[in-house]
Amino acid sequence: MMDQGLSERQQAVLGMIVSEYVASAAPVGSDTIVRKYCPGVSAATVRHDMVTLASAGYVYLPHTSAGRVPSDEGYRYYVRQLMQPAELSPDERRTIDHLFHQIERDLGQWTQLAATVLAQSTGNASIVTSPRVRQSQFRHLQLIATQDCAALVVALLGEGTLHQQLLVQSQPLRQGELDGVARRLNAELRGLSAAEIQGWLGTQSSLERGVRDCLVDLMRRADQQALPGVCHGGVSSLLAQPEFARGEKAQEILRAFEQTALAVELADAVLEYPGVRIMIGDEVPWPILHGCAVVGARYGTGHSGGAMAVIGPTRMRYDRVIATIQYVGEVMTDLWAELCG
Amino acid sequence: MMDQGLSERQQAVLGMIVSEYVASAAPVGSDTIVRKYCPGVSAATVRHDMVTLASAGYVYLPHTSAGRVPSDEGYRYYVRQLMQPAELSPDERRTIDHLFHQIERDLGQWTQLAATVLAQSTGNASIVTSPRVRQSQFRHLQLIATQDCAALVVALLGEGTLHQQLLVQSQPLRQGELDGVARRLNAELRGLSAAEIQGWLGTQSSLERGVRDCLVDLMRRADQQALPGVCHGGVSSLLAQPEFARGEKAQEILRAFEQTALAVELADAVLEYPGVRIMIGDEVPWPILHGCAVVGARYGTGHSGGAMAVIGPTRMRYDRVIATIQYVGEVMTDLWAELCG
DNA sequence: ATTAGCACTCGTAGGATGTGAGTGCTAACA
DNA sequence: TGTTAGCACTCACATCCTACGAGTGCTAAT
Repeated sequence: MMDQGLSERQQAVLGMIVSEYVASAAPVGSDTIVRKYCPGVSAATVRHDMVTLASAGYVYLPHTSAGRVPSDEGYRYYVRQLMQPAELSPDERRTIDHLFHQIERDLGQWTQLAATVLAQSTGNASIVTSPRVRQSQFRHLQLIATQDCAALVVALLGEGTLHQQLLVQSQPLRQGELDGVARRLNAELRGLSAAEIQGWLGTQSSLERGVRDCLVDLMRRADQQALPGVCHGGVSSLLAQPEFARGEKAQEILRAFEQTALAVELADAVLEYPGVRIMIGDEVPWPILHGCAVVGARYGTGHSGGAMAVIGPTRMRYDRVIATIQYVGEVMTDLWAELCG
Repeated sequence: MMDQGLSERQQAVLGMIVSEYVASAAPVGSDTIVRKYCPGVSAATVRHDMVTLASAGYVYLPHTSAGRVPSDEGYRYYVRQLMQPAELSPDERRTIDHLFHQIERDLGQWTQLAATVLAQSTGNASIVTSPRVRQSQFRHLQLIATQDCAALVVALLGEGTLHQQLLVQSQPLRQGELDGVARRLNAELRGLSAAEIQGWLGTQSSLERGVRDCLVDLMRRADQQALPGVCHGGVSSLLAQPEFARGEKAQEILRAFEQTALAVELADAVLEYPGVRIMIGDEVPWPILHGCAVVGARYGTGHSGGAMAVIGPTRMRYDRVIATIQYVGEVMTDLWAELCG
């Protein structure tokens, strides 16, 4: 693990090993490198550099007579030092823009679309959570009499989401009366949080109190929504990767995707963190995903946002994945700002 | 293919072959049957019956020296004639009831939950579409001024779903004015369909016309929603089945699940049909799913409903699957009726 | 109609073999 | 000191072979 700097060529060789292994999934040997990338040196020289890289822990031999494979540490070095940032082609960006703008301005669809786009564009699996809001603000309320003693409370919250809840009272409710209450509460409570509304004492009638409590309840639910909407996509691409070809591993991962727990924890991990977060191999805190890499990012504005992640084998096109997740993040953030505004 | 009735014992043998093969996934031989189910006859006798069954097309030999495997036709015979209907245990029913009643009365969550329940309870994959409504009826409308010239149109439709759309006008909009329009339209248009609203001529102001068009647009979208919400679950269970252990087939199927096209077509196929529909092997109209069986049912009331399906290898526990899908269907239908009422 | 006996088939598992890719080492060379 | 050529060595993998045994179909006896 001595790491007193790699020579220029050693870095280059590491880069080649990573690129080649990412592309072929097969251990890469010394002469593959001179043949394909021919830096004008002999195979023996490359081999020399390889043992240096190996003793520094960046590559290893899966078995005696095979080529070298990048280790987790090697991928990290590559991502930090060697990789040059990529950009999506204008075409790809146009496609993504187009996809996002043609769907209804509906949050559920965004997250699904984002998951699909991330998955298809990177060839890996993806998870996207819909934004989690810490303290949503009340924006507008509507009361609709449905049966004699019941009314539907429909509330529009700060982040543009609609929520509904049934209010049941002991006396019959008239629509006119409900309209009055709604008008009054809309005027009084706009912009307040659930806690503030709960403490609001300007209530008079028992009906108003009922509606208020109902509203608080509804907002609480919206706030602490333990499992935010989660969409995933592209798990089939994972199965296409040779490292998952044998069933059991793939099955475990798929099962993990089908529980929402993974996505929730992942959202926690990603949301804390500004920028793109990259976890490689044993850095990934879920044992099921050992041997995988996770590239995560958040989208949304300061106080509310959601998480996105691309999950694949450590052998992934990090440059493309990062570029894609960044771009999708920008698009989502813009749309989100637009919706909240 | 001569089918002049099977003797009692031949039927029994077929039943045993199916049961045993469903449980073990391995071809079942004559002595396995006498050993496990010992109907007091010798292996040779069973073998005799087996050739009869084979020449009738109900079972076949995967290769010379293996046991018998039920053919598609054999499964069909089993399902139609031999299988006795199963019931879910009270415990299981209680669990399902509980799960459905504890979630928010939110359609999106129902479909997801139904998919999960079907998958876990049968150990197969499942698809559930949210209900498709042919002609939704307008129920209530709300207008919220968001910016100077823009307002949010929020509509509650007959089946209890909320939809929103942005209305942009050339003049500034005052909330008071909007309230007036909303009150008037709510009084006039309640219970009408999109087409009827479009033909409605009682409009006066250009604002009212704008809102009306916006509403029609919104309802149209809600109606012909080409891809209804689709949830699936339990694809990981499929991978656990030995017939999908080898990667490629599983990957194809998973990919099919990730497109929504499959679910939409499936909904079409199931919705036409009252009761539980069972498609086995080559009856399944999607080539990707050859070798699979699909058990589908609809839920919902007469004019609006959604589709559910369980998808697994032909080697599935038909009795359990049918019982489960029926019960989940009942629960969903009740909830749906409650929500619409 | 049922059974016991038997020869036959063929998929599967285990073991031997050969091949080749790729290594590490050493010695020569710039 | 860094680079190169040469060479012996090592395994993973594919291929072939063999032995095994589960399960059949057939025939003759009950």
